[in-house]
Amino acid sequence: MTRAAVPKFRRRAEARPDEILDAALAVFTEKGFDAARVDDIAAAARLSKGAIYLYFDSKEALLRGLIEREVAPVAAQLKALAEAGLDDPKATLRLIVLTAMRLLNDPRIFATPRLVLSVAPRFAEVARFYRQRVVDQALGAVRKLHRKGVGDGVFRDVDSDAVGRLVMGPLLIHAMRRHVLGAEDDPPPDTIAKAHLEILFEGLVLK
Amino acid sequence: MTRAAVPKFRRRAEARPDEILDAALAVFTEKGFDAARVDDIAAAARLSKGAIYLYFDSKEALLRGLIEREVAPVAAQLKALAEAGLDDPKATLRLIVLTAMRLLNDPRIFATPRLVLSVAPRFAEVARFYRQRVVDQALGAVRKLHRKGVGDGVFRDVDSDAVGRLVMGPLLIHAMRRHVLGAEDDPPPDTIAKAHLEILFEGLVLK
Amino acid sequence: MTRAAVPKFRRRAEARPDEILDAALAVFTEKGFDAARVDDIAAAARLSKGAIYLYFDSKEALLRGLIEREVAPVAAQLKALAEAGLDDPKATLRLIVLTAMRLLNDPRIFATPRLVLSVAPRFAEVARFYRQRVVDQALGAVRKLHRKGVGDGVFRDVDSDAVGRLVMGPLLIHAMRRHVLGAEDDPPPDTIAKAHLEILFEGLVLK
Amino acid sequence: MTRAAVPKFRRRAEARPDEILDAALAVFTEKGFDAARVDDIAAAARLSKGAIYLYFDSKEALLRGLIEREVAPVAAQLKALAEAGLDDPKATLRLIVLTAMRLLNDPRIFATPRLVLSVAPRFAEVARFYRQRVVDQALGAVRKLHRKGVGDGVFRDVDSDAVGRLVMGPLLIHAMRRHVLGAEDDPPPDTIAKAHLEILFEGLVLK
DNA sequence: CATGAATGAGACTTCATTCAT
DNA sequence: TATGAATGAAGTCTCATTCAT
Repeated sequence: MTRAAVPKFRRRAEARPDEILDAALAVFTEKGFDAARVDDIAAAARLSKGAIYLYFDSKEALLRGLIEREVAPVAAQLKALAEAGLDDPKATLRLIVLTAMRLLNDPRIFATPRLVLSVAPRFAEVARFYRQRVVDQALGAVRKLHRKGVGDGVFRDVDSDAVGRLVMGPLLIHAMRRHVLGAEDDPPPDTIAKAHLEILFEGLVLK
Repeated sequence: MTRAAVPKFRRRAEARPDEILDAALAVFTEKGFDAARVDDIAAAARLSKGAIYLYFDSKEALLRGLIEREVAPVAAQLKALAEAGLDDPKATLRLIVLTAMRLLNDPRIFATPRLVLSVAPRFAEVARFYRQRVVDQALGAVRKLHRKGVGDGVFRDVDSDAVGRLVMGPLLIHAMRRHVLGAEDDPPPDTIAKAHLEILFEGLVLK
Repeated sequence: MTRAAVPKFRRRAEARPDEILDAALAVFTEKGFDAARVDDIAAAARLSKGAIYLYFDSKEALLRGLIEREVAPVAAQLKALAEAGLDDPKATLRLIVLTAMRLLNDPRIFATPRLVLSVAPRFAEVARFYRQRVVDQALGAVRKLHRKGVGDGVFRDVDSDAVGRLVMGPLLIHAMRRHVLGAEDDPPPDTIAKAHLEILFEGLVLK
Repeated sequence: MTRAAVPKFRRRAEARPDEILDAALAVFTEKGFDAARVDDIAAAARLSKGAIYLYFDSKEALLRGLIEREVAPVAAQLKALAEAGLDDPKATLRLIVLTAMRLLNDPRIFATPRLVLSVAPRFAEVARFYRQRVVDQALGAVRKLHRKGVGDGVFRDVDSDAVGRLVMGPLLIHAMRRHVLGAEDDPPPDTIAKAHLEILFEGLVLK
């Protein structure tokens, strides 16, 4: 209720950092961190270059702030995933793969990992942060699910870390080919995800 | 006999482009393309900045030359792989995975894909070139092998493209975590590769 | 009324391009286009080097902008000359020669043609532009005046183009000797102009 | 006879400086002094860049040597002109104008004055040298001829310096428009020269 | 809060000149 | 004498950052 009382221009002001980060994400994604000019970001945010510096200390701070903002909800979701939904491991795994596939297929969503990868050589902490909060979380969720499935007698008792990579790796390949390397004529994400799952569940070798 | 004795300065001159590309690879890998200064590369090549420009037109030409040089042998090897070794698809696939894993685990060898990924937003053609000559070649080799295995009654008849991603994806995940995102305490590559293969061959689900 | 009071910093910004061109003219004239450094121009304009590039894209753009600015008023004046003042061709021609002589004698004013001549080998379009807008305009004005004089029975009916060159050539010789080749002890411009006119009007040969 | 005995390669070696100056003239003329690279000159002389420095100390020395070489014969000819051929001042003046016109019309011959003009802001001594040895010589020759003609009762007794400028100026205008400013559709040199002479001799004004 | 003019450090690139061979 | 590889100084241009308004 109190929130509604805030005058409009104030809200805009409060929204600025977010708008700037939106602009930064767009420009960083298009050009890469170094080639992106603060001018470009300002233009995309419909602000002057100077105004950017009212909200962020530096271009690097923009990068860090962006990664943090983008990582937060994903990290939260992954944590939730890892802790809930263990009743039917097989169905849950299926759901994870389908969801992850759809997310990674969306250029907007893949923009952040893409950006992290491209700045990783320069910003080791950013890379580490992302790994811990996203990559390892995701792999960990699958691992935990697998362990549960093993306990339930649904999954074979194999290396759970390897399972994590086998579940996520194919999705990464697809996303990289598509978003980073410019491949364009791949099947729709659901088709791909289902093919992965079937092979993964049943195995490649004929009995 | 006398002719065979190539004078020293000639040999040096002929070796220069390669030496420079070595230096460029090292510096690009360490800092990323944009943050790398031509000065750094010159220093690494033990040359003056100006000398670089005797052999390459620009920093960008350095990048392109480097990618081309590094891609060539890999592409050749992959092409060979795709055309030979189809006698025992299962064993061949095992060999491919083990070999690829070792290669991707070597920081020196992974440096090129890493560089390509990081410059991809800026240099679309470099990215496309790499995809066609390396990524699609590799996936294609696995696909072909799978088709043969299906014909031989060894592999189940599933989507061969998906098989390619399932075979290579986990390796990519490992390499990225390790080289790009700074993960350090993973098991040795052979262990990882074998775990992948077992799961992939036998499937995840208990019968 | 309030509106009329343009704030100071706005005026400065608006005046900048002109100030920069002033500085550029001075430096180009002193050193020539190639030997002039953008740093020098910036210093002469009391600006930082970078600021120059806020107003001009390149050193070359500076040259072009300068030529255009300097040419504009001269071209306008010449066009006016060619269209008006035909009542007394003889007096008008006398006026033209005296005026042109004074202008060409002024180092500041001769600076532009001098610059154009020195960059002509490099910038063919600049040269052509200058020829069309200034040189041919000036020669054309004389030619037109001569035709009128012929019609009026004042001038002999000879090649009007040759008349143009005969009128302007001696002035150019003087200006070049003085400003380009460093001659210093010539008579005052009016004296010179009058001597030219007398000879030109009466002819060299005794009847 | 002795000269014929000199072995061929020796002669070539002796000819080198001249060949280099030829190349320098060509390249300087085409690009201007600053934009001309020593590499270009070496290539035009079919030599290596380093070899140029066996014969000339610097790029500037090349310029000075070139001007000196080109000026020498012209200066000699002009000196001769000024001292001989005074028998028939009118005919001699006619000859001078026709000859000068043809020379200035030849791009190869006008190349040197053109070069001098373009480097004048940078190399004051070169400019002064050229003025003294060429421009003032030429003007002086005409002046002397005029004085003689006055004495002979052929020419009116007017300012001889002005006569010099009136004789040479129109030729300079033509040459500059043509070679420097890129004009192309002018009448042949003899036609032009004759028109100049007629007007100059007879005067512009009807009696 | 916002602007946009201004700075200055630093990058890439060029090229006259040198030097080992 | 001749080469061509190499240098290093210098120049143009860019851009993150600051600051007066």
